[in-house]
Amino acid sequence: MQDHSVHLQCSDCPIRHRAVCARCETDELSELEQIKYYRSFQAGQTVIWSGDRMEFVGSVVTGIATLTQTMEDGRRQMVGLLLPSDFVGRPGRMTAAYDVTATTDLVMCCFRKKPFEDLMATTPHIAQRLLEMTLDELDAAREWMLLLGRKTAREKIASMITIIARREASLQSAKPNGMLTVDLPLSREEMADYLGLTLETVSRQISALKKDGVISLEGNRHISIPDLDRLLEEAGDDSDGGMLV
Amino acid sequence: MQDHSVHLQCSDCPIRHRAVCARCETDELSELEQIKYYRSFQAGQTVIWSGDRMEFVGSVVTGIATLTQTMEDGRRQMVGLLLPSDFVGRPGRMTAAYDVTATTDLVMCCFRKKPFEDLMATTPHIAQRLLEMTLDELDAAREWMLLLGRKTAREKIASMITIIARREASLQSAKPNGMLTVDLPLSREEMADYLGLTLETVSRQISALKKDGVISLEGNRHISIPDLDRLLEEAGDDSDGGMLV
DNA sequence: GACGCGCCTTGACCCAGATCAAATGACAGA
DNA sequence: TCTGTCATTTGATCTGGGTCAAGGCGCGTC
Repeated sequence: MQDHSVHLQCSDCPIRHRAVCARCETDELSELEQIKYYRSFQAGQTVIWSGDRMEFVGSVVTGIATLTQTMEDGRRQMVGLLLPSDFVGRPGRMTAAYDVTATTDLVMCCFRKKPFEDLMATTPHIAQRLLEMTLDELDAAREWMLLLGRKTAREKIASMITIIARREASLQSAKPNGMLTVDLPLSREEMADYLGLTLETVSRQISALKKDGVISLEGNRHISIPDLDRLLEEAGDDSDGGMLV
Repeated sequence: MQDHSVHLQCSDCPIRHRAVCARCETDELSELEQIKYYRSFQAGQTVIWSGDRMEFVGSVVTGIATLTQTMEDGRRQMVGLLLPSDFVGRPGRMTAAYDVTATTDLVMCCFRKKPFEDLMATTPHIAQRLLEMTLDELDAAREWMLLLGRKTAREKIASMITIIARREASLQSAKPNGMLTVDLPLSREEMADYLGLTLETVSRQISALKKDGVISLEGNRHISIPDLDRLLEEAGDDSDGGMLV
């Protein structure tokens, strides 16, 4: 189930230039190549449970995963959305701090933790890249804190759509010119966990944005954005010109 | 105003073993020593404005600073609370992403950004420690996201007190045995910005916790905690035994 | 083609926390 | 001692989003 292992040359890897290996030279890459292995997960499958011993770290190659925290009474908050090239796990820590769940079919490039840590100690390019990625994640987490603490439900939905649009745009090479479209990788309930709302409120606010012409829907996962500036305005973000990437 | 420069030997520095320099050997330390300088800020003074060019990075030596984000209409969210040994600034970035404000009188150990980046490239111990600290901050940010997204006002207040108690306890060497006490480093308004509440709600919930005997107050900044487990319960956290540190 | 099963939407009502407003303290300066 | 300022508390009211409860809609199965 989790071992229809594809095996890919690093040089052909779709995340070669964005993942933790991005800065590695060919010789460093071949060292990584020796200890890597692929694992596949089905949509809905749990990759790691919070509190479990974590024997590997790795990168998302394809698909989407989420990081969530759960309180004893079941309240859940998503604390990370992992897209291709994002790193999972924390070198130097024994147990997982969050639940990691595949929301789509997922392929991960894994390294057993110990060998990876050893390699990291001797390969500054890996540690450097990991620092850079962690700093980016910290910035994203802080932007998210503003969203959770201060934005209205409508602003939260608009912000989420722009965040996903931005991240998708930065992954897809070609822009399909014409109207911007986004496929939501999350169910209504997952969006609610992402945004600190209930699924009913998510549904209502999406309907409201649709009624007001800010977005349009085909099916309930596919969104088109006729006017990105309008959406950014609804998101309440500093109008930074709406630069993607 | 900002240059009553104390000058301290690194070896006598109170944050020597927790800050970004924690892992440095004596020779590495003397390189840092050559490029460091101290700056003092008064309570209330702004250290850096979001968007400004950032010509230095550094560590909080004494005092407390906050990281906040502000929306155009004035809504504010604190996204970081900086205690002694915490690092300010991001190597590799030109401009500040957040407002940094001194909430008490503050002394920082600063490095001009360029020399620090150069030193970091040749001194893995610095980069390693910075990665470790950044990962810790990311964990803290994610715990905070759960608080902002899912906790009630009462749980938020209780959580904040435990967070501050935990951080204070990890700094203070000796435990004063007897009842646990905490000095809140923030005004009611700052707490509100921290917790995603209004200052009125903060005040009401503190009064409620006091009335219920969970905490007691002397003045409005000094809190005693008769029963830490009780407070942890109110915070809604996983009851992890309430280990400080 | 009708049944069941996940999802999602919509409606009706409620309540935690926001908002607006006033009162209370705690100081610092005159 | 009085007075102004600023932080905090407390009260009264309002409201955005939560809660509870029906439906609707696609879709795979028998």
